[in-house]
Amino acid sequence: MTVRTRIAPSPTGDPHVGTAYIALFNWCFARAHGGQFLLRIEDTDRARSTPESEGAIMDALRWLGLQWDEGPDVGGAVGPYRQSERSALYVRFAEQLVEEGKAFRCYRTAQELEALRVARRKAGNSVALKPSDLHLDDAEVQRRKVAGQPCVIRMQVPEDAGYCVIEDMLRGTIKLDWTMVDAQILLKSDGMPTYHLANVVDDHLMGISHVLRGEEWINSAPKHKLLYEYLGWDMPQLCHLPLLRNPDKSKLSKRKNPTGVFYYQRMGYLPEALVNYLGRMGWSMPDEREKFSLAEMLAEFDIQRVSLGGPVFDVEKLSWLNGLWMRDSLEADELADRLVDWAYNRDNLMRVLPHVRQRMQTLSDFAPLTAFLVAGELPLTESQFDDLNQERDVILRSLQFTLWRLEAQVDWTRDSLFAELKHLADALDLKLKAFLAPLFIAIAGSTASFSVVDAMALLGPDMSRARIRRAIEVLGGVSKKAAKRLERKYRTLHVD
RNA sequence: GACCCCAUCGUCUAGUCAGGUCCAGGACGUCAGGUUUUCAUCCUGAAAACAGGGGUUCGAAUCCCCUUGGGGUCGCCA
Repeated sequence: MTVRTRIAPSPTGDPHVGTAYIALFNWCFARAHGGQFLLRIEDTDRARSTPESEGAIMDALRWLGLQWDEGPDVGGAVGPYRQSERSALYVRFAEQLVEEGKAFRCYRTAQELEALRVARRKAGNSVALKPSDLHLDDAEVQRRKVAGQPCVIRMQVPEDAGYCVIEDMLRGTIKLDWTMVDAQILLKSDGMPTYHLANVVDDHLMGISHVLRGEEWINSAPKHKLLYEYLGWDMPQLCHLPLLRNPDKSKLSKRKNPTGVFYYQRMGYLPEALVNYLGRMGWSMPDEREKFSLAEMLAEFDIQRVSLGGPVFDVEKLSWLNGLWMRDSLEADELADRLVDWAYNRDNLMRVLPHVRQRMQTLSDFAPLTAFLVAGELPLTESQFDDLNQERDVILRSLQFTLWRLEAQVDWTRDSLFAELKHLADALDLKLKAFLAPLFIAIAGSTASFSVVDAMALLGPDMSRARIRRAIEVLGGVSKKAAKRLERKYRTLHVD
């Protein structure tokens, strides 16, 4: 049997290091067994998927050296590799399941579903909605159908207690309770499939032999197993990898940490070092060496060497490793090339120049004016904020509100950033200048700089957020209690 | 809360599947020294862990059970 694995990211935002992590193991597993590694774009969430994000994900994986054998850009025998282009397929299988009585149409409204869940929660334990919970009598179904109400297709699931047995390559036998499994939506009312249907259909049609994915999927494995049975297909081998963690051990999230691959690129990490570091998360070389290339990892790869404790993403160790790569594995001329590629290239200069031209009298003014753009962490001190003549609480509030607002920001352009910040300043009844002052220091290290929204646009979301977080820290941070108070106030502003 | 996963130094881990060679080894970080005109690099050293309790066994970090702790899932997101 040919080993075929895939990475199936959803193009809804910045490429995530977790995606790169899972991709790395899929890449290694496929290559180590002489198989293929595919890229499939799961863009079935029409509200959130963007072509920019898709492009960024491909750039990020390629940057790390995780090239795929088949994918939307390189093609392949079992394409298309973008789920939005395969919708007819999912509809067909969903209809087939309905005809065979293995799925059913559901006209329940969002409000009804919510009420049902509340009722179930109140009554007992599991909130999984079963086919019988969702049932409407024929007359009501007819009425809703005629009224043109939207409907979804849901899968039939066992209603009685009992266990579903899943075999995991690393964890062995896992028994999951059928009572926890709900009548999963397979086809959304917009005609697009959910992950569960699309993933089963595509994995089968694309000949995927092994599914290496995050631990977060364990609980939905019974649905997938059932779907394979319904469709009469063999299920691929499952392997659930541990989740990358924040220092507080929770699942790695952008709310607490920079999670974007490009943040690390911007911070000046080498792709060799980042992929090396990811390879050390939950995995080790037989001789325990810390520094290894992708090729070396591949040569020694054995999925059984994955350890299951969720590894904390430790930037300090990544930095040390990156230093090793820069010192030991790059000649001076290679390093020079890296620096040029990284920041000191013509495109980048052209991007930055419009913002600083007017402020320059000599060429030498350029470096100090723009140093903050290529810096990693700014050397901030508390006293820099003293000159603002604002109460510390006011400064912290401005920064915290800005951070919260920016965590929700999707459209990262100067104009929309400006609009959001202006809106916040107005809501707080602060002059824009006063509101922005602390942000200038957080982002550029000084109030004497070019437009802070332009700077944020150039720095990107992760870096901007990281700097604001850092400034809040330098100012002594926001206590849990204070955060609660601020959050209450923030909500009254209605800025989201 | 229910269900599932997990559990070795602060962090990443080796050792666990095939129990003894482990009063637990390496790495990051920390601390103390040394090399270097400073800093960094580099070198040497130190502190630092088998979550707890029961079993099984001549013998348990390793196998079993319970407890505790952490995490995940419970969406017309993936």
